[in-house]
Amino acid sequence: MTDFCSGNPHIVLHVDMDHFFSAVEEREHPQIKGHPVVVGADPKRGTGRGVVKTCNYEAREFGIHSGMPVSKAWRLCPDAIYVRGNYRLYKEVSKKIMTVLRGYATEFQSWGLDEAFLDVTSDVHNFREAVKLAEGIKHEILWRERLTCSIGIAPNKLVAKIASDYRKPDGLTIVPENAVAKFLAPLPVQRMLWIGEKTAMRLKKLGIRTIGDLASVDVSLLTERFGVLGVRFHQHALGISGAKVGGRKGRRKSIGHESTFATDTNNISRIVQRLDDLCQRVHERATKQRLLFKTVTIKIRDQDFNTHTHSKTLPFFTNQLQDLQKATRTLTRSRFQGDQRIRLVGVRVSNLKSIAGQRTLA
DNA sequence: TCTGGGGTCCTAGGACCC
DNA sequence: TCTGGGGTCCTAGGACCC
Repeated sequence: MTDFCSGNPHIVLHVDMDHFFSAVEEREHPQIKGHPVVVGADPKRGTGRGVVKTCNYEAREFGIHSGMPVSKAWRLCPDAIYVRGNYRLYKEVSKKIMTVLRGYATEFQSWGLDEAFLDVTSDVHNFREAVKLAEGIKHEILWRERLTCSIGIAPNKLVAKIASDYRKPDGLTIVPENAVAKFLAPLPVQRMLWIGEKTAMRLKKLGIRTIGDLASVDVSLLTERFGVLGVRFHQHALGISGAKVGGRKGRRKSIGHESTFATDTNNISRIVQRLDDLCQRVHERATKQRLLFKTVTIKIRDQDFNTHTHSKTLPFFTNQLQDLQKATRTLTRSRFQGDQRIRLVGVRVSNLKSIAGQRTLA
């Protein structure tokens, strides 16, 4: 929190691929171009239980957006083209794009499959050159992958991310340091990173709707309501952020899988079976990554969407499937009352340590 | 309208140790 | 017989991101 105003202003780019998954689908299947395309769960004629992952702009015309229940999307536009998604392909394409982007900046950080931050402070002399560079990136990605992206250029990651979202698709938005306050002020608070629906509602009750409102409010009020987060919100609203491109490159903290039943169930053997399968998948990944774990957490969501987690920390580190399944079953048995129907179950391991790390201790 | 699946970080209370 | 303060770990839950 102390390094935000020190040193020279940075020049940071945020590159955001336009409706990435559905754009790849359109590229691979040109015949669907121009039609609404929705990537996500199987809508099953309106009875599917998943959500929309991405959709193209034609689908957005119908009010469909990512995160929306796919059953609702189906009601809005049953004639859209619904695709489950080819994640292996998306990963491959993403890898190629990231390789291109990495070549443009000294400091690089990918964020998910379809976004990346580039700190080009030491690669260009000023914002004008950064704009040239951004145009070069857009051309190269279009030429190599036949895909468009939107780019924001700003003095830090926070503002660059908001800027890339400002004009889409195929946009380029430049916010130099002296324009940050004016750019942010009229935007709704939800545009800010870490302010989602719940926080926006709480802010609205305080009469805070725009980022400008948030910037001009007394910090002590925010501290009172949101603790340390309040201070961060206020800093962010002023466009101040010390987050470095490439920072937070920590080790993996947990590995987990979860799964929703096609229909809610209170059949204990069906639940245990599903948890066993999830344990196997978690165990497989932990083994592949040569990780030991100590804490096991199960997640149970009932038909009313009430979600509970229960965890158990073992007295030892392990990578044995038996230990994982045993802990999972114990947790399930002690917590599951047969009277409730279950929608989703999940298994996660945390408190991780690499096997290599253990060797050096031995 | 009915809400996936992969994660991370934060908070807060209680246990336990010194 | 009553009771400090600091630190760390464990557990549960919640908000948020892509």
